[in-house]
Amino acid sequence: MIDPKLLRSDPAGVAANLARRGFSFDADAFSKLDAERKALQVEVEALRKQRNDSAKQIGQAKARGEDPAPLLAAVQNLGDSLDTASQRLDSAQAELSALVEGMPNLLYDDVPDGPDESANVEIRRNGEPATFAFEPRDHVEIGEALRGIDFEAAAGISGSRFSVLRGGVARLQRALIQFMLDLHTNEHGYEEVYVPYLVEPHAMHGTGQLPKFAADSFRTDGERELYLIPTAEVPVTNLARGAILDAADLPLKFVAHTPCFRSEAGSYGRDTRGMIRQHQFEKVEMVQLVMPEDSADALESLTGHAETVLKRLELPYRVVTLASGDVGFSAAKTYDLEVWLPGQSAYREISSCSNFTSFQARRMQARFRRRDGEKPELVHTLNGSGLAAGRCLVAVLENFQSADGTVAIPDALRPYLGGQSALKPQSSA
RNA sequence: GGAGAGAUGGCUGAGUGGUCGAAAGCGCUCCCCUGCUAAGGGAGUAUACGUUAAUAGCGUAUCGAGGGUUCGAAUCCCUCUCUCUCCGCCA
Repeated sequence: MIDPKLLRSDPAGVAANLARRGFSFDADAFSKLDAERKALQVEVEALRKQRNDSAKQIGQAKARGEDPAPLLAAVQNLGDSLDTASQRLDSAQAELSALVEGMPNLLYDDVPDGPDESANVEIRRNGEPATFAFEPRDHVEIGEALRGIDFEAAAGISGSRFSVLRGGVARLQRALIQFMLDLHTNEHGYEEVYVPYLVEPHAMHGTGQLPKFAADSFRTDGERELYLIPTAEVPVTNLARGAILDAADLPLKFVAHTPCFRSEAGSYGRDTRGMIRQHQFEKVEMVQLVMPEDSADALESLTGHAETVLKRLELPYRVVTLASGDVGFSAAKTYDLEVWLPGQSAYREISSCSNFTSFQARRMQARFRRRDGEKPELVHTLNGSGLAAGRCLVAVLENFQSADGTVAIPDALRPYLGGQSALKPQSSA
C-alpha cells in the first residue's frame, strides 16, 4: 500500500510515477472521493458526539431522579440519521480502500523505463556459456535418460505441469536445497525458518498477492479459506505482521525452503515442456526486514547472496534490472538472475530479488522503534529466491551434461551426495 | 473428536448497562522535599483517524474479532477466533 498521506498531498506525483508502469491513477477522482469521505466522516462524528452527549445527560438525569422522557424524545430520530450517515461513510471508505489497495508500489527513480521485459537492462554477467562438441540436450531428455524425471507418472497423478523425480535426480534436488540453506545460514547470516504452506487470506493480503492476484494461487475448498503459498515470501514476511521490532534487532534475515504452488492461469502454452513452469516447485527464499535507509543497500547484498549460489555451482548467469513495466505489483525495484540453459540456448529467470520498501510493511503493520518513547516506523521488506531449486536442477542437468548422457556433479554439491561425482544414464528396463 | 476455563491499558488485575478510556498495584517519565548503600510527596504515563501550523487543544473510535439489543454496552444476547486444562487419537 502506498502511504495514504502521500496520496493526499501529492496525487499528481504518484500518478506520474505509476504511469511508468503503465498504471493509470486518476488523481482527480481520488481527491474527489477522499474529500467526500472526509465530509462524511465529519458528519458521522458530529452525530456521534450528539448521541454521546445526550446519553450522558440521560444518565445524569436518571441519577438525579428526574424524568428522562423529554431527553429521550429529543434523540428519537438520531439513531436513524446516524445509521444512514455511517452506512454512506462505510461505502465511501470501502471504495477508497479498494482503490488504494489496487495500486502498485511506487518505483525507484533508477528503474529503467520500458513497457515490458524486452526493456529489461542487463547489468552484469558471470561465467561463459559452455560450448558443447555435440548438440546439447534439454533436461527432459537428460532426465529421461537418467530415469530421473517422469512427467507421465506425474500427469497420471495430478495432470499437467507436475513432475515426479526419482533416484539420483531427486537426491540432486535435495542436495541443491541443502547446499543453499547451508550457504545462506553459515555464510550470509540468515536464520533458517520452517513455515506453514497454507496461509489465511490476510497473510496473502499482507504481501500483496490479494486482493488483486487471487487467480494466481490455489485456494482450498474446505470450510476455512486457505491458500497454498505461491512463495515462502508470504509466510516468512508475515512473521513480522503487527510487530513492533527493536531497531537493534534489525536487520532480520530469514531463509526458508518450501514448495511453491502456482495456478499459472493465463500462461497456457508457455513453457509446457519440462519442469520450467510447474504448479508445484521447490524454492529457497531469502527475506530481509530492514530500516528504511538501509533497504537500497540490502537489495544489492541480497542479490549478491543469490548470485553466490550460482557462482559456487559454476553456472553461467546474468543479472538484469526489470523495466518499469515488468516490475511486480508490490516491488519498487527488482533484479532478476537469469541462468544459462544450453537446452534452450537462452538465459532463463532463476531468481527474482526485490525491494518492497514500506509497501508490504504498511499492509501488515510491521514496524520498528528507533528509541524508547519514539513512534514506531514501518520497516522495509525485501526478498529474493536463493534459488528456485527446480530450475536450478534443470540448469545443473543441462550445463553439466556430456555426450554420453552422464551429468557431472558440481564440486560444491558433492559433499551433499556422499562424494558422488556424476549421475549415469540407466538402460531402460 | 469430547469436556471445561479464559481473553480488559507496557505488565498484574478490578469492573453494579449510565460522566469507564476504564479502579488499584507494578513499571516508566517529570517535579518537589530530602540528602546518600535510602525513603517520602505530587503530577503524568495507549493507539489510530479527523480537525489544525502543531507530536497544542477539541472530536470520534478502540476493553480478542464481528454482529445484535438499548437513548446509552467492557458490562446483556448471538457468531467467530485464539489461549489454557483434562480425556481421546495420532506423526
